[in-house]
Amino acid sequence: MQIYNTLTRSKQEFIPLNAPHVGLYVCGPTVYGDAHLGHARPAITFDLLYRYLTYLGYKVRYVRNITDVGHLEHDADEGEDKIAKKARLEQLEPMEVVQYYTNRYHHDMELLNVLPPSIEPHASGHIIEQIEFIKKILDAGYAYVSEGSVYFDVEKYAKDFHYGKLSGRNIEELYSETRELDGQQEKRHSFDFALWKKAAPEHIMHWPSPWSEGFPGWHLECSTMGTKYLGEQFDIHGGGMDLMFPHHEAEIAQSCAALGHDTVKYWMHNNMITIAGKKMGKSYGNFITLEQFFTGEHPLLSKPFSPMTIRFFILMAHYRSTVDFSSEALEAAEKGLERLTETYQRLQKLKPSQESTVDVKGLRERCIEAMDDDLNSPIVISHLFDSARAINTVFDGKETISEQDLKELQDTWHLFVEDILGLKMTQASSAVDSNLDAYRGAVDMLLNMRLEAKRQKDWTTSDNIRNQLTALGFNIKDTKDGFEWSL
RNA sequence: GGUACCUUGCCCGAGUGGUUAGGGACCGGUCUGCAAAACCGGGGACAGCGGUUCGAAUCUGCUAGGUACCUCCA
Repeated sequence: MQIYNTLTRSKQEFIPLNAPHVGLYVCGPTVYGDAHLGHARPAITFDLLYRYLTYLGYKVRYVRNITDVGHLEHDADEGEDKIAKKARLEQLEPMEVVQYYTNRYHHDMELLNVLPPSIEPHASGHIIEQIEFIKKILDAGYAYVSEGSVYFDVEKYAKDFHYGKLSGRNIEELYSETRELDGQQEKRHSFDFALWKKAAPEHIMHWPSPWSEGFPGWHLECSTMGTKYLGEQFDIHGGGMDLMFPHHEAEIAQSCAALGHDTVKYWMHNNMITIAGKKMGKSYGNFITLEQFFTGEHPLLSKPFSPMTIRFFILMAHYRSTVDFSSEALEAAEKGLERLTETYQRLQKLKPSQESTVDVKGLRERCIEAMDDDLNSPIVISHLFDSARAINTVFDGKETISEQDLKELQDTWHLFVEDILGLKMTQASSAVDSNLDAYRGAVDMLLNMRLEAKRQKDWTTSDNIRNQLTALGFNIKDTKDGFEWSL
């Protein structure tokens, strides 16, 4: 399988360090607000990767962190911890805020059918490890203590290692790009970043350390937790493109400084979701939360969109391309998904014949080929649509399919649609199965009555049943020898 | 200002130096008591201007427009 590695800016053959084991680390959310569409992108992208690697037979340990400390608000290191700020505003315990948004994040992810990671470490739960990590960097001589805070010495590091190799930045540029230094006198250079930050008196979240009562720097948690759970060297590190610099660059620097070598073999970055051509993000305030999509409560949304529509919409574009959101584009995705879903259901009911008159061979191979090419989900989907045409033709009775071909098609569709793309094709939950059966039986009964009326050319009764069901929100479709319905 | 990237048909969105991506919308047809669905067919495209080439949307140069990162951000 080929993976695009940001480090080399090229596609590379994926070779695990310790096959069949694969270590995958992805930057998770900062839990101080509801997840928006932008958060769904990496979650779904790396869910796809996780699912595909698993399908390939790898034993994947997937670590996705929860950031609940250390992110500073405004003006670099002068600000207030984001979570603390939110807590102050809402009069809540910081950990209460963390728990609240973590729960909501999990709920959204579950709706999107994003599999939970193997380990979901919290930054706040790894303060000790982070302190130990800082000590290593200090011992190696790549950090300095100033006024109770510890800063990473980028200049020193850049003499011994390549600082900027991920983002393509070089230290000379950083010198010239020095911004307003407001209150950053503690640091030797503006581009030095905090490993440990002394807490201001009003700061609620803080922990004891050898240097001060304070909190860890933002970039540190990923270095610490990544190496803790996946080892000093692991296979893949993922995240949004906007994290490339400074976050991931700093992470590389910290790990190299502490351990003397790189930790990550493949860096993968998903592109942004845009809205009217502009990045959807917190800073622009132009984001739409996932819940708003699900309820349709947002001025830019024409209607509610199901989680699977959102998932499909994201999978219809390659993960390294920007994807421009619009209600219109979502509606198109919704219709496409509907078509796919209907075809999937028909495929389950198809009757095999002696031989196939349609060519359905090679679907699995083509889909695998697309996935092997840096997770090209749009191509997989296009193959499925091609296949859908053949399936529908058989369904219409215009062509036939052999039992063997049918089985292969059913298996392949199940594999790619449900297992790999992660598109849920049925909403039935087992808890209400008996209720559902009764209700389905009732609708079937009505439609069978309609069928009988049709047979007797009693169009009045027939149309009456259909119209009333339609008014209730049912979708009735006549087929060759019966009917189909959906809500 | 620095760095990187993008510009594909009405819309979304893939892709390769030479042959139809796919989806949505639209138009025509088949099927059907009607409707819906499905199937078949259709039109239209590679920002602009040069260069390399037998041939470029695909490589290269310039121009125009846009975006991202450089600060919290998925």
